[in-house]
Amino acid sequence: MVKKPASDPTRRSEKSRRAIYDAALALVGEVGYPKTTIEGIAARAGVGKQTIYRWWSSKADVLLEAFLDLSGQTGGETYAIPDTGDLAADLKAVLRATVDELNDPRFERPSRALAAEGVVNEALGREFVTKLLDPSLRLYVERLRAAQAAGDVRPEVDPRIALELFVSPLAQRWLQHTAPISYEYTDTLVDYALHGLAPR
Amino acid sequence: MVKKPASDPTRRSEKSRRAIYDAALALVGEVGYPKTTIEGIAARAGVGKQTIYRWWSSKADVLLEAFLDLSGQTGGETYAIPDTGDLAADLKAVLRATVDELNDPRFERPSRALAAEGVVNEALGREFVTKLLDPSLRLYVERLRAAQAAGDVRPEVDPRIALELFVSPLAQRWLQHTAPISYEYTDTLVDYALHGLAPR
Amino acid sequence: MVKKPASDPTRRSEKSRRAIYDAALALVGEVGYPKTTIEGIAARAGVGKQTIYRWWSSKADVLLEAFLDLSGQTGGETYAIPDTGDLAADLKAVLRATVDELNDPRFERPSRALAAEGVVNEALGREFVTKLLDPSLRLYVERLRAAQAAGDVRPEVDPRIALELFVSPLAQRWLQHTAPISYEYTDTLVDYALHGLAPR
Amino acid sequence: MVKKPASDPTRRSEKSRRAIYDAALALVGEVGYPKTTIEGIAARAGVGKQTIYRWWSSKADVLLEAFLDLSGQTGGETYAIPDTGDLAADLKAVLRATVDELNDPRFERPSRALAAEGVVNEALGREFVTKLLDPSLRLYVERLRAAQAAGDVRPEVDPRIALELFVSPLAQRWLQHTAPISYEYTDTLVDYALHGLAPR
DNA sequence: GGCTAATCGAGACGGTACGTCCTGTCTTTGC
DNA sequence: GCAAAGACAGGACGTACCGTCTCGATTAGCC
Repeated sequence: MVKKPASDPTRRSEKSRRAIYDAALALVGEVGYPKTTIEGIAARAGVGKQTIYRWWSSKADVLLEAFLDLSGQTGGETYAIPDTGDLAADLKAVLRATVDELNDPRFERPSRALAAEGVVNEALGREFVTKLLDPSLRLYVERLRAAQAAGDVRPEVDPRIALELFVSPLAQRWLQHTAPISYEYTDTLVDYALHGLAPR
Repeated sequence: MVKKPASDPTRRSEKSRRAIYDAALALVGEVGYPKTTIEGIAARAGVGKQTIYRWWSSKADVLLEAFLDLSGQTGGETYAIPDTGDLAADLKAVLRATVDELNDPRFERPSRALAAEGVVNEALGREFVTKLLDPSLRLYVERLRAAQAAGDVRPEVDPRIALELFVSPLAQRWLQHTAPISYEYTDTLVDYALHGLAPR
Repeated sequence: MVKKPASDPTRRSEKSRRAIYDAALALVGEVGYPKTTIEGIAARAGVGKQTIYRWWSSKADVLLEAFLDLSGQTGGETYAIPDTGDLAADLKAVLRATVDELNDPRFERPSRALAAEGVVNEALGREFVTKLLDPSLRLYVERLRAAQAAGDVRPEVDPRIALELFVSPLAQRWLQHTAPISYEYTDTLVDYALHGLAPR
Repeated sequence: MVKKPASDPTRRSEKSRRAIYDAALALVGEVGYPKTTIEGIAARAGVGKQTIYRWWSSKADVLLEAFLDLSGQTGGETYAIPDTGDLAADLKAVLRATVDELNDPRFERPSRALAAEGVVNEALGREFVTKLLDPSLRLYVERLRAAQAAGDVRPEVDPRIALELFVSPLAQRWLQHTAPISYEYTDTLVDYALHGLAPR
């Protein structure tokens, strides 16, 4: 998130920032990302355009921070994945929650907007990954490590790659509309990933 | 690919269509998708703007058809995945080829542009999936079915889901810049997917 | 009215010509001259654009001919100014009729459109004058010559100029909206013109 | 001159206004009114199109103000008609000057353009008359009143109408290209107007 | 009465300009 | 002494017409 270096951040108006976040998220939700304009955000926030240009470098940048802020308040602490001892059950539970979140219209439009921008704009994409995606994935890494310690996952498996076996399919179906997502589907993913496709 | 229903397609100028495809792909490659404009495509193609608006409904639509056309000539027939009897080896070979293709700059910019647009524009996304993604994925389905017949994959596994275990992680890494992609990585994916994470 | 030289006029469709005249006059009356387009005329007349371009060289040209045609059927023969022996009365009567005509909405829009085009487009202006204005003015010349023969107008007066003393003021008021026109006004013009401004 | 009501005129850029006036007059002079476009004016003036649309409602409006501005600087004060005691001589002198002005190519194109627009666009026509024509005509009214006081014009004559006897014919010949204009012609007009057509 | 050539309706084409919207910068003004 | 308000140069949008150019399908009128 390329910050404009000038401008003294201590003088910054907190009220304006909040208004801008709210306006940005509301507009993306209402009219979609491409029709959301900086002028529109400024007008809706009751703010001068310059106030936006002073602190952010692009529309995507505003939206990313707004979304970060939103996640900060809501999902907030990104608590850990439960560890009941049953790895499959734990993963299935978390993925089911993810399915619900992905279908929540409150998050869908801004999430898609940011994801799409990140596909094409590598800098923003990396920011998105670092700030939002990686912290969530790290939880899976931790749970998988615990499973390795418990002997439920082969020790030589790399957890960072392993988690992609069930997370990425879900992500891709949602992102690219390749197929519908359901609890049944994510349950299946977990089973396949844990036990593999080849006969035992 | 929402067709403008009016306009008689038999009167259409083939020369203009080709010029528009070429211009669109060239511009996306040179300046990126957001800076590619319909005016720019028209100017570069030596065509009136109306000729674009007459046959396509949006910039994304032009690019999708241009890309489809390109795939049609190039990759063309979308031949099958080899079947040497060694499933893991076959899959690894194909995924390595995919890694190369994803890194080919000739395809990268337009592919990303279309994928990004598809994330946010469901209609175009579905078109993209139907016309470009599904045909490729079907090849994996076929290979996996052959493997089931040969006893290399458990019979109750759904091949359409199974293929996602190794395809989606690669797709997500590329799309979202979550991590670099390499032959080693895709080889690992195939191994994990075939044998699972749990100890045997 | 520069005719396109090619094209055999004997093969010409009379029906199309009529339809084009009607459409042109109707459109100018309804939406005004600037918003009347050749495409609009063609569409309204149920005619291909080329049929207009084949026979006329411009929108103004179409309208001029349409108007000529209209005048031909209506006012038609351009009969002479009456000669009751009372010059002043005869002129007043004709000018009063002219006032009525200028206020007739059926003629006003196309007349203004043509006059305006003629101001700026000398070729069309001359055509307009030759075909429409001069024939009318010649009637005044004849009546004034008769008056000279009767001793009611000084013999050395040039009738072509003399008529302008009462005709041009009316024309200018109408054309340029400089002031309203009325019977009283034209009567006054005739009186002033015949007897002059200086005391006798 | 329909003003766009919004927009605060105190913030207006004087430099842009001048550049727009200059560009508009130059273009009308060079390529004629119909081929003068708002885009062309903006480009030549080094100005965004919006800056024109913000302050004027049409091409005619721009040109009218530009012309008004030009008249303001040039003819400026519109001094009075001389009063040498010889009414005929004074009028002839002024009309000869008018003939020269009407033939000055510097004024001709924009004047015709405005006059033509005024024929067809009543609002603009009235603006044109009020701002440009009436002030000039008022000078004739004053001179004629002085002549009435001196006993050179009959007291019951309405000067506003009287002046049209020699001004309107000249105007019409120029506007409608009905006949050439010359010193001899305007001299004749004055003689006819002052002494009438009827024998004394 | 059939042939053939021009005219017809239709409308795609390369273009130009429209009037609107937004960008990112710069300036003014009111709180 | 900021920050809202918004004017500015620039440029793309999507639309409307321009005048030219094919297309078949009539429709003449000369053989």
